[in-house]
Amino acid sequence: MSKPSIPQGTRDFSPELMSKRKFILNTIESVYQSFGFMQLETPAMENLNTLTGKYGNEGDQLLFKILNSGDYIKDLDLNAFDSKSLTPKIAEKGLRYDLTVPLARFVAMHRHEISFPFKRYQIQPVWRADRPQKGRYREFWQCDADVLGTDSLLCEADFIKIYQTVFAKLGIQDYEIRINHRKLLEAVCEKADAKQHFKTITIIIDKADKIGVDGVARELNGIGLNETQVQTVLSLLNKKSLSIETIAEFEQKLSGTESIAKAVEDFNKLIAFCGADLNKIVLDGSLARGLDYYTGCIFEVVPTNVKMGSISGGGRYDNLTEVFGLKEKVSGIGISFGIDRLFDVMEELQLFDGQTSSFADVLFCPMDEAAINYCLPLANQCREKGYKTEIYPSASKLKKQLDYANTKNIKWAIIVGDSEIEKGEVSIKNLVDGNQQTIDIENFVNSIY
RNA sequence: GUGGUCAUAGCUCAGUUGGUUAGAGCGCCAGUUUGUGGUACUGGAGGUCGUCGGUUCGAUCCCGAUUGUCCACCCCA
Repeated sequence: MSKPSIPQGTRDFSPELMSKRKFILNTIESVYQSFGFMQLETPAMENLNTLTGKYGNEGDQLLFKILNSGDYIKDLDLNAFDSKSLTPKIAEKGLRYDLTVPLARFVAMHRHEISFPFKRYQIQPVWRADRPQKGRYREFWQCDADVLGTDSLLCEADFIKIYQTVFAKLGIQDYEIRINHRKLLEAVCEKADAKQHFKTITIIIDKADKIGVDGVARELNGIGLNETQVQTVLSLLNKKSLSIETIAEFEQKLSGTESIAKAVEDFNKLIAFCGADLNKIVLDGSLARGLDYYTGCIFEVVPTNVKMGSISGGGRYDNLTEVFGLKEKVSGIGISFGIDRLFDVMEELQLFDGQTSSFADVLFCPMDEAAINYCLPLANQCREKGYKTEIYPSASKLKKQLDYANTKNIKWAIIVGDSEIEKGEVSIKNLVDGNQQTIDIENFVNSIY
């Protein structure tokens, strides 16, 4: 028997880790709920034809595929296939790659039962056959929220408020909400007279953070843009805080282009909805986001004092359900938190240090077998009062039982032995300050706080 | 998919210029204290040095492969 192990890029979450993860998860979930989002869950596996072709070539290669059951090669002439054409014959299901495509599939399937606008959130793991590295796992959790069936800019404003609320609650202070507009990017390409290179250009400028302005210029040259064109693109890469003035500046620079009007209109509406609260919002001309289903505003959130990729991303898309054959146009907007990266960021910033996780509030410490029976109804009383309560399962030495309470960060130890049982009492010890008192069982629960 | 890094106790890591018995700290178990914890002291368990193969009289150490790790690129949360 070889040493036990888990697959590459996956992790176990110990109780200690889970209590921290739960804190993040619960925070995000409660904020989503406070904005009226409803929960959706979809299966871990989808039909492979639901998934393939939605993420581009790169994405398709990163899909985990599930082998068919039974004798899946019985009727196949293996020599007639190469590994690529064989795959669809022997694997018809795959693990989900994100939560957006399953959402689109769900909406397409249940369009008649859904009333729009449809606001759903979804917190589930996704899988990518990527090579793991810092902040990148093969199994990780996404926390998505999407609004479908409205193109109001109020949604964008809501999501910005959600970002601000979540990060405030988590204690993350140094971050930047980067925002851009697909139409602004289009206008830039139009201005530079390079519309036909739109997709390539977005991919290149998205790397600006990493390779710098010079690097971007070099790569733009590489795809055949001349110096004027490159300069036109570069002139729009700078980051500025989002404001009426910034927008006006862009409008002026890009006047005469087809796409700029829509971007300006959207930004101005968004600013109006956000009111004065434009804190931490940066208009970043270089933000592009690879996924090409985005059509309007796009977001990305990055921590500014930790070296880490984006911890959230999202944007507006015009017609997500189109590929599933839905005739009526369902536009929408969504964001996604990557809680694994959030976790890494918070761990690095030591934001969990303040919290001591306690796995129970009360531990009953029976000194002999008879005491266990005596404790049972008392423990249930504690639970009814809302305390996490357990009874040590054997009459071990007190030291051992108190040690156990310490490691689980339990505040109250309730010691029960012969003398307590005789008098109908319990001894309650506060493990934080060390005080101990013996009181009547009638109202002992009231002594716990 | 490409390039690099590393792999020794449960964890973090020493160490052996190739040689008899591979160490520390933390953690774990027990005792000092047979009903009073978090501190202290004492003792104990736990490793075929990732796996397979090669070189050698002899390999944890050198070489090769393999698996895993971490990091960077591509792409992305």
